[in-house]
Amino acid sequence: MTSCACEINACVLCEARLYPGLTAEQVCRIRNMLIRETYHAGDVLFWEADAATFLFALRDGQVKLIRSLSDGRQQIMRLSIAGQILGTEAFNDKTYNRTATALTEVNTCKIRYQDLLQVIEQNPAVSLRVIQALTHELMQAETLIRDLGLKTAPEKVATFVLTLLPPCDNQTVEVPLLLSRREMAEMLGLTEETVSRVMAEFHRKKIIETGKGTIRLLHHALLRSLAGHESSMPQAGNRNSQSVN
Amino acid sequence: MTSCACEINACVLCEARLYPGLTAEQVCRIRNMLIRETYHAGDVLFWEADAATFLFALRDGQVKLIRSLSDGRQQIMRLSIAGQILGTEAFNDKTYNRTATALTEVNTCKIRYQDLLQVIEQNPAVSLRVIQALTHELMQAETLIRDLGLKTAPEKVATFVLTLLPPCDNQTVEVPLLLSRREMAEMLGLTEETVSRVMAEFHRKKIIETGKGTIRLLHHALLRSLAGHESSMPQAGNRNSQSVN
DNA sequence: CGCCACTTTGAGTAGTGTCAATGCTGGTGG
DNA sequence: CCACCAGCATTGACACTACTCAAAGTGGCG
Repeated sequence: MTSCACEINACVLCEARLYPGLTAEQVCRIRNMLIRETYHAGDVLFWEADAATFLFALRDGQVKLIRSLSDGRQQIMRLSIAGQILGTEAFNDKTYNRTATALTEVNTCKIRYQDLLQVIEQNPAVSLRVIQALTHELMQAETLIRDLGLKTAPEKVATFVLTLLPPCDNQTVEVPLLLSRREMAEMLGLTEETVSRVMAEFHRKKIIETGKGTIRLLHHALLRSLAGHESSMPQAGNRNSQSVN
Repeated sequence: MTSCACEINACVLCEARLYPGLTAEQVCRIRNMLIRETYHAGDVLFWEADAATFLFALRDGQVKLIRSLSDGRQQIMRLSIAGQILGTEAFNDKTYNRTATALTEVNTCKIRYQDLLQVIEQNPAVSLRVIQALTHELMQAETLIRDLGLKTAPEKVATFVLTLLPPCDNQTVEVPLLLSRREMAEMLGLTEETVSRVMAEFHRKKIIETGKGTIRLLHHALLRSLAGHESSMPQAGNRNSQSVN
């Protein structure tokens, strides 16, 4: 039996071999479908509009996903981290809809779509994991939609800085910042000058300090309040979801 | 055998009974999990932050999905039409993340999450359909992200008007418009006044005419060019997606 | 008829974008 | 070693888009 291309739990695809319903033969077949690759910072995993043949699972590192307009304007869709899957668009389309660029050294497992369909056919646990990964991506995407549509420049920047923290963390002070001002702007629907000015303003107010490649958070609470309160449905309204049958 | 709650092909869930691998008994069990409901325009299918127990399949009609900030600002995530599924967020979370409101008379099939997990377990064809539906939602969401982040007010409005058309249609002249100016604004990250002004400007330029509840498109080509060109990756760049192994 | 929600239009302004100049840093090559 | 260069970040001056506030018009419905 050949060794599995991919060993860690963070890889969605690899969980195929953990599913109890599979025979040794099936496990072996799945292992052989996986292709492991390494990319350097700046390398492109796949290009928008290219033919989509592989689905990628990120094992390690960080990747940015962008879409662009023909005049060169480009928008960062999200930053992808270990455990997430990339290239899911090909479940419906024949081409990638985003360009995926490595921000750091990156390790991936990839699998051909047609192979993946086989795995899904045989292995409901894998499809559930894929469904959960997609749902998570979708929620992240919709959070960005809300922020792009509703928030002001300072709110957007504060929100972004907070996403650099592990969730529910009020301790951490210094976090790495992999994006340039331009990339932050491309993510937040702003210009690099505006991002720079807002960051300078936060610095003046002693909310953050900026080193090269890192940000120090000096005042979590204030930053959170600047980020704009996160929903929780204020409107009492008439909550009658009448169903007629 | 009880009759199926839901007959039309547009319902993702109902395709369960089309899957050839199921026994008559299994089909019967799945049928009994489905609950059919009707809502009137303005009714709420589910509220943001409520406990998520059901997944909905839209059989008929149109629904808007919104998320809000605690100060009342709200953003329309997307408009959902027949054949799409709603409430997918509960695959990961325990609560809905959006409020779903009927824009028209709406027919749905709904199913409990725990029941759906059983169906997926037994029926790979259903999970594939769910995966494709989620991927489609995600692509739609990312198109909105791009437009919110990159486009100007006139580009946004033009883009929105074009989405009212069936895809690749250069013929249709009159299309229904279910959204108010306020709702269009909530979808495009603008104010209702700005939307109104842009629409008036388009009218003056004889690109559209606005009746109540409908829009007449007088100049498809111009509208498309105003909408901003749709990607297609202009940058030649060095397309070396080096992989190191 | 009068009320209410929706839409349109105007005037003034705040917030971002644009353009341009400067400074900083790291890398390259003489 | 230093000079030079390219990319990134910062800052300023200015322009302009889109927002705010306000008023008036429109249409449906009790």
